[in-house]
Amino acid sequence: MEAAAGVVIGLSAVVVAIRDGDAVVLTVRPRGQLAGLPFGPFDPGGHRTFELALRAFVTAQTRFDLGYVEQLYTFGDKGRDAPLADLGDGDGGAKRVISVGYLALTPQAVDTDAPDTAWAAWSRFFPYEDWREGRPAALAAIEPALRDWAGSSPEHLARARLLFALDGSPWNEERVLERYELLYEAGLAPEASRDRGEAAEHEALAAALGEPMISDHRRILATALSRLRGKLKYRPVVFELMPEAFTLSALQRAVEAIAGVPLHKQNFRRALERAELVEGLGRLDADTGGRPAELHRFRRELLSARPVSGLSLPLLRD
Amino acid sequence: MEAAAGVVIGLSAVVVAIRDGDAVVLTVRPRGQLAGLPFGPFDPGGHRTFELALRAFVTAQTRFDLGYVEQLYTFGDKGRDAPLADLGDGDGGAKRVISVGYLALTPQAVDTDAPDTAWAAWSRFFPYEDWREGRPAALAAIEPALRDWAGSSPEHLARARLLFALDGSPWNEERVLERYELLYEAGLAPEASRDRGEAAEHEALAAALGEPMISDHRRILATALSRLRGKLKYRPVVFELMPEAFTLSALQRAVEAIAGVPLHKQNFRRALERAELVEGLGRLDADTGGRPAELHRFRRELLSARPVSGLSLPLLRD
DNA sequence: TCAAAAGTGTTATCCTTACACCCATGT
DNA sequence: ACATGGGTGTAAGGATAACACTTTTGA
Repeated sequence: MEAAAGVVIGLSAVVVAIRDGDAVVLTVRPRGQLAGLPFGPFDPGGHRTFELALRAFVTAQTRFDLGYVEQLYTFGDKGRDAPLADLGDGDGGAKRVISVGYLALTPQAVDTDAPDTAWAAWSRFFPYEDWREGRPAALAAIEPALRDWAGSSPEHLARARLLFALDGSPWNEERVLERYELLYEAGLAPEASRDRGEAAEHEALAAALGEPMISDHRRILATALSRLRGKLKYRPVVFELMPEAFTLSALQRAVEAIAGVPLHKQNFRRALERAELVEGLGRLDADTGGRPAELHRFRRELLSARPVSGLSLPLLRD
Repeated sequence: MEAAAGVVIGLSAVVVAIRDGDAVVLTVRPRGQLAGLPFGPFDPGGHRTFELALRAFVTAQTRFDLGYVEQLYTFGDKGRDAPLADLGDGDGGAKRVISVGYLALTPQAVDTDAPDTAWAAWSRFFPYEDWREGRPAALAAIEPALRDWAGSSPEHLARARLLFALDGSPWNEERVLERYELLYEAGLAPEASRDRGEAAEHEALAAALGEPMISDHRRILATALSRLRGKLKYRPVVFELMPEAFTLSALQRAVEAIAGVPLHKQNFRRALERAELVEGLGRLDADTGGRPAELHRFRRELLSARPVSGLSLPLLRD
């Protein structure tokens, strides 16, 4: 018997913006269903590159033009793509879906009037990732379940400790994907039981574990957050999320929103200054609630003048 | 008319090892043809994950077992996959080939007896990337061609300067892929004219530009080198390339081979010491040519005990 | 005894961290 | 006047870069 299996390539976009000091993501949520990422099939006949295809269908689906775009990862595991709508090309064969995830950054969370499309705060899907107000309550809620999973396996326990900052381990904000994968492996993420065709467990922890998404979209979202948090430090990507003119506090809040940790104000500014990444505009923003703040701009011209790294993250210990 | 186009997914592996102080890559080179990477089709019906598929066919093709493996990037541009052998699944339709590149690291460049398979020094494909002996002669050879390409475009000139360390710009060893892409865009890489169906230009520069590979394999190789050079600094990946016991000089030579820059001996050692990444074994290696060196081992157990970063690269200015 | 490579000491400088305090505006 | 956020000075400690020198082997 001939193997009838074929492949369909799906493209998903994690579109990120900053809104009211929070990191938000563009989601598509049909009435009463789980949220998903903007998603579309890649047409091997028509599209010249993945990126062009991605830009085209995100615009079509959300009426939204993408700016900065980068590829994240290609996911091909069998069994983690179950509930995807059939992307059918009409031949009725069993198709294996491969999904290529992309990260896109935009300076404004423009509200689109596209149906079912909405910006959602990142923390909704990963409540335990937000340490801006100190150790999140969600983590305390998950901790017993993690220890339960680790049981008497020293390897499991070590991994849980390291990733979730248990027993005094330091928090490493970059390891979003590894944390999500552990939760999936431990059967704590609702997606895990769903992919196995079982009923959901751990209902009580639902709020602490974060909202699930269709297909493997939450995994792609975790990949995006990991990548972005890492990249902050070695490339000036935050500025892709800022308007032309911004205050230093707004910049700091944006970095904090992405990294999910509180930063030390003066050390953050000193690092900025030393790197000569921004430049004061002389104009003031009076809507700050206190003393008006000077507006700054990113010296984009640096990018073609010299190698330019990202920002250091001087932590504020609470 | 119905679009008959389908997709085939190809997996390629960049398998890296250290041999005689040089970084080498596993290549497949049928008699009289260009070199390529170990490569195979992904079977959507049979393979559960990409990684399993990759391990299986690399072993089949080169009789070689992979250790550390990570995904690099998925390439899907039309027109850069021209000379790939037909991966035919027998339906005769025009298939679009998508290639997923992987990076694999191994501690020993085991010679396999598989036909057409050989280890090749990395510098053979990228002669201008090796700065261990100072600014490489290959760069001086390419420089006029780069300036020629830049012409009177300030953007092109700025990019060339930044990437190829012209006019006093510092060398950034990580940007291997960007450099290769510029050479491709400039029509200097032989692959560029080939993909356009034209005759090769720049024969005179051939040695300085490096040996071309089939399909987009040199692009995948450049991606691998970029990733590996970057990763050196924030993950202890070098140790995946070392045997159980090694001397500190051998470790330094391995790092230098990958990064392509000379390092400052004592500062390199001090950084190692501070990080407590390695541990002396008390045993000596007498085959060093001079005073015997103490053997060390990587404290692998650290990986599950605390977050562990890579090595700093204290440059030795010549 | 000399070449070759291993291994160590020390200083100046810069960056990071961690303090605490003053400034300009709206209410 | 006081609350609110904007913006600054400075000193201690640690990391890095740069210098040159001693040690142990084989030929």
